[in-house]
Amino acid sequence: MAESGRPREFDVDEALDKAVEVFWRQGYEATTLDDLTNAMQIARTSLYHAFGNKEATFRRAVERYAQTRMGYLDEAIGLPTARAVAEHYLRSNLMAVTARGGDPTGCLTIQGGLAAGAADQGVVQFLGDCRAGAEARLAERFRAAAAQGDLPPDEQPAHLAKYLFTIAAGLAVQARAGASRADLAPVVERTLSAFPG
Amino acid sequence: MAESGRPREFDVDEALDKAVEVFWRQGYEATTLDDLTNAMQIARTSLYHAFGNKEATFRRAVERYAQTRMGYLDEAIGLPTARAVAEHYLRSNLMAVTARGGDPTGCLTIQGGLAAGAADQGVVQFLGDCRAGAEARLAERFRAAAAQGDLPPDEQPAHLAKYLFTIAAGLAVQARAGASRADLAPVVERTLSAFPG
DNA sequence: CTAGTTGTGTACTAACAGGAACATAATTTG
DNA sequence: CAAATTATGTTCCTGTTAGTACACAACTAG
Repeated sequence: MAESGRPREFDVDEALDKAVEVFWRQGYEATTLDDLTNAMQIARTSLYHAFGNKEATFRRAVERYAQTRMGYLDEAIGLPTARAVAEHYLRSNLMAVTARGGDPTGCLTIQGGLAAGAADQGVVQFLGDCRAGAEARLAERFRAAAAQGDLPPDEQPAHLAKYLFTIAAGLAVQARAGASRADLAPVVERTLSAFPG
Repeated sequence: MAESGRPREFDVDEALDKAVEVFWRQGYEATTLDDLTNAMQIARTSLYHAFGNKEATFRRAVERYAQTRMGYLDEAIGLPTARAVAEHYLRSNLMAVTARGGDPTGCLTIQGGLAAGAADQGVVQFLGDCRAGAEARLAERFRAAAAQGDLPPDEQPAHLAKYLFTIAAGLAVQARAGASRADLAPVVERTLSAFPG
């Protein structure tokens, strides 16, 4: 079933990749529609037509970010032991948040908007939900590990997930402020030293 | 030496406390001058006269925040052992960033501005410098501990400071998103379990 | 070809932002 | 009292913001 009407002249995913970069670097509120349309190389009308408005564009960008930049979470969850999950998750997170190529440092879901005015509380909430969802997936994985006897019986899966996620958030903040991979690697390793296994 | 001229009709510190609360809740960019003047109960002209402009007001507010809300860092540094420093710092940080009275959650120096547009990079840099300064004071304290034989010889003071500071930043992010003291206390204790002593 | 549908480009708008002008009020110093 | 100094209140200004109106272009279906 082919679509009728004039065909779109840009690639949605490519445009979203550009939007991701701008939002990642500047956060939601500081990013103007002109910033977006310049980076995405499309006209304002096209953006509104394709995505709806600024907030909807942001949500799509975050979705794209999760797909293209946080694959290591799925990789980690797929590993056979809780210990391997934790190691892969945290070490990959360190790689992802520290300087790599031309990408901004830090994490879009954190610096995108931790605080905002009344008008943009939806964005703050949305980002919080995104992070909570990822943490919940990690917790679920550790719950399965506990059920298999892959974790000491006195360890609570949710606590382990929150532990790793909290440190990951801290790494993102540090990386955003300029901390290097070498600065933060000892933090990762020390964190893992307190993880069972 | 008394001051000449019309006396100020508001208390600078009280006004700054109100500014702290607004900036803490909304971040730098999302806070408008009207938000500030409404909260501080002063006219726009008075704000400009007393503080200079929005950014200068923010810097004064952060200074005030450090004085009134981060006293636990000094307390921690004054304790006799590196271990006690770490415990007091991290446990107090947890209290400070989680819900207490009517205060916002999280940490002003983090959610105040992790990312911004080109015009406000100075604020992002300033907040990063504030955090780096606090981390450096912790590192200095651990350096003294190492010199006294209060830390294992293979431990690097700067690594320990970065470790604690990274987790503190993570706690602030989690608390901002709604995590409670009970949720995060196990993270604090696990973090401390990997700290020497 | 005609009608319907969808994408694009130009120009606009209404609201709001940070900041400044300027007159006025309240104090100290002489 | 007069002069100097500092604080306040009203008003305005200029740039910028997200979002929209409307004409036009490019495609499909009949």
